[in-house]
Amino acid sequence: MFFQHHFLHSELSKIYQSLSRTKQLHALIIRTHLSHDPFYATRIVRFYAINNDICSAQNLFNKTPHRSVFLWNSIIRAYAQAQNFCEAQSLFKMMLRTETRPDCFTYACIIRACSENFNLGVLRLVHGGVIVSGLGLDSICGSAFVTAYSKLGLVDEASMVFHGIPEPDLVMWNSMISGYGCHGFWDKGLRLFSRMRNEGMQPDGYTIVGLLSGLAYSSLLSIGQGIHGFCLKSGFDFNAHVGSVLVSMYSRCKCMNSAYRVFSNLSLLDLVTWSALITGYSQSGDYEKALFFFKKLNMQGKMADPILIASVLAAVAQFANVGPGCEIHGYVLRHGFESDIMVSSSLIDMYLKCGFVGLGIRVFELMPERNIVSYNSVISGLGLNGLASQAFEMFEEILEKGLIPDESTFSALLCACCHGGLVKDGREIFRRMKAEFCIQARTEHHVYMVKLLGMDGELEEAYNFILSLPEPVDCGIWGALLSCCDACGNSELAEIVAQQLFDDTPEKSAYRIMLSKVYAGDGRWDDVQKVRSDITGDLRKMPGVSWIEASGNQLLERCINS
DNA sequence: CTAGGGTTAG
Repeated sequence: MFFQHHFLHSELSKIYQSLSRTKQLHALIIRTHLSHDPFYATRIVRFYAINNDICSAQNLFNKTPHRSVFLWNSIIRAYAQAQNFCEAQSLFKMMLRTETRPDCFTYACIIRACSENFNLGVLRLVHGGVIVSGLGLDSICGSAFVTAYSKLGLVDEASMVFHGIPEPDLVMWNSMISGYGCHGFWDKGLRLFSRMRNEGMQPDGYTIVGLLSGLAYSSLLSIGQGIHGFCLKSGFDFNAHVGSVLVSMYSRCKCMNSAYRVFSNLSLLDLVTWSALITGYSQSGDYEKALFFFKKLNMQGKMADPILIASVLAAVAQFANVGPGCEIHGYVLRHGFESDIMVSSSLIDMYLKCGFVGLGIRVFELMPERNIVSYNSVISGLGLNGLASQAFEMFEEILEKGLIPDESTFSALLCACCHGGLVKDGREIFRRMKAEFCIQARTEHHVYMVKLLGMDGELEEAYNFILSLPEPVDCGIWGALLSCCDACGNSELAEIVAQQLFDDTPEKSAYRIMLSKVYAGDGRWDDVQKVRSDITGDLRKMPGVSWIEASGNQLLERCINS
């Protein structure tokens, strides 16, 4: 008996178990009449959960009469991690009706589940429950709340929770710094970072990740470099998380040389680190390097995952080069990634941007399940290829399937209307977006509306449309109208619109050049001269460059427009 | 209890 206890203890303390091993251990525990012991039951429930067999976990839970808080936590966590929020929540409610009180880990698990399911209502209820149960100042619940409120975009509430805790621990500081980082409040994160160090708290890898994730523009490069220096001094650069966030920070700051230098100095390269580098190249437009490193990764016998494939396909789509796209499609089929929604959506996008409408539709039709992004990809691709009526059929299908269209759906539809000159449908869909789907129009929607009206010659209406918008109106919207004025040769309105733009953004020479083009179209050369002489600073536009690939040869076409 | 790469949006 003692031997068996000892053996089971050591087997159950191992972290990784396969499902068959779990079943063997479960059978052994039943044979030795230990299955009522909550300790063993808890372990086996966890192993079933790790191996995605929630059914068996639930069965064992049901059969265990004495349910410790650990057993409850294990089963609730199992459902929460399997994204089954409803079950997790109903088990939690069931637990509240027993005499076993939830502990800080139970609450933390539910709090996390609320944020992952974007359920603010339940989160607030749970927050009340936590305070009532006396865990209001607990640091484990506290950091879970800070993370949850930040994830839901309520950074101010997160910071209220944080500031309500008298002596925050390291996890708490980290949660708040990450919360700021997620929403780009890098300055607040940095201020908190210096405060925590003043209070004698030693930062760790989590702290650094939180700080760096908020740096998203190239103007923040020097701040990123400073934090990088701190990492080197403190020896955090060996951490895989810190390494990949450094790579992506440098990528976001448009500094691919540094991103590569960090990457090549890392001792442990995992898939995420590779992905950070490849995505960096892909998003900075260096599609050849993105593909080169994708191949290099494969040469090392490592397999890409859906996120990485989607990102590489996005790079291929940008350059409308179908050859490598097809190769990756082959890779997807060989490795069984075709059922992944993200992968299929980016395949659709790639084929449609390359002009292979049939192939894109085929991928779409073969998808086992689709989400709104899949539909958005296919709608925008159809619009791009001038197939507006098919795009609208897809929109109807979204509604039939009970999916909820989002901002991007309407962007794609409005874009399809612009391409097809469907003024009536565009007006109608814009109205429905606001009235029926309660989506607030964003700048891009307004730009499409102005283009749609303006290119149809309804310049007056487009102008009045902009005047009806709440201030401040984005310069992109006025710019769209100015380009319509140019296309229609209406110099009167062009002058009014351009004046507006000169007042708002005097530094942008592009609008002055556009106005001068309109004058030139009217033969008003004196006015051309006058507008051009107002241009200060750099008036030379970057020469436009375009490539075409024809039978394996890259032809470079260069057009220099002043 | 806290962390890294992300498909659609001419």
